[in-house]
Amino acid sequence: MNISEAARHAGLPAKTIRYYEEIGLVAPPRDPNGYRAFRPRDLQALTFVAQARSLGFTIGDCRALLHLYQDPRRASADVKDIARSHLRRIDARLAELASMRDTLTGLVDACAGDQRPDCPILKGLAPTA
Amino acid sequence: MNISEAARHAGLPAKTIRYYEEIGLVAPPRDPNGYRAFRPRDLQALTFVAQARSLGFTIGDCRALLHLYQDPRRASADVKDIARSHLRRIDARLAELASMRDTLTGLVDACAGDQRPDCPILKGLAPTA
DNA sequence: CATTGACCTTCCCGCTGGGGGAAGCCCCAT
DNA sequence: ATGGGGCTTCCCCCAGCGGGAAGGTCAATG
Repeated sequence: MNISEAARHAGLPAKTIRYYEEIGLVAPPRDPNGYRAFRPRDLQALTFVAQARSLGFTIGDCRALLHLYQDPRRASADVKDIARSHLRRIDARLAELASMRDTLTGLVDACAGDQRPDCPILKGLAPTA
Repeated sequence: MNISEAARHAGLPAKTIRYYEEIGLVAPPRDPNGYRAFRPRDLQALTFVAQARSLGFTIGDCRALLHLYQDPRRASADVKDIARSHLRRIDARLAELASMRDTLTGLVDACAGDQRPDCPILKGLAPTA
């Protein structure tokens, strides 16, 4: 199977698949003409990584998860550890974004948004001192 | 005022300030010895940008906001437009992260996290087909 | 007066996760 | 044989800086 079909299958751009090969997430063999020949397990790995990426896992996490996925003697504890620490990162990011949203919402609501220069948003961003 | 003092004042690393100068957010004059000499208004601009960055505005947004900040004939509507579209990006990102968190939480809760290889997290990431 | 140590400068490479596009094969259909 | 698609490698580009090398400067000390 050629790269464009693999791309459709995994829901990833061909460029991304070449990148994943470059960083060693997948290693499809080559046809005599140099074309990548994706096997079922290559597709499986690509789809797995695509899913993990869509949940926000970093490439490093994806690599670790993929190794565990491909190791029948894995311990589910190792998987869970990765997922939980990713969850903590997500929660931290959520809190950060929620705080930004609250501050911004307050400023936006206070701003008239007309032709006058007076602006509570700019005042909120200006040095307090 | 030298860069390290300006950095303390604005709450930014010196590296970041040099970068901001490079991309034209601030333009401190130089002392005869080549050192940057930050004026009060340079500090004001740096602090302004630091605040905006801490609310998640991109550098592009910061540049636009800074221009408005420095223009006494601005219209607050222009400021509000930038802030509102940033707010939309934040809300979109929040929704995305919340969705990831929900999915991940479900998977993590279902995983025993022991020495056995059976793992609902990996199953959730595996190709459904 | 020389030296030390803390500044400052520029420069270049690195990170994440790819995207854009050029130059050049390859394969199939007409 | 020629056209149009696919495939390949290659290299540069993005945000938003961080690390660290190589070298100039400054103030205080011995």
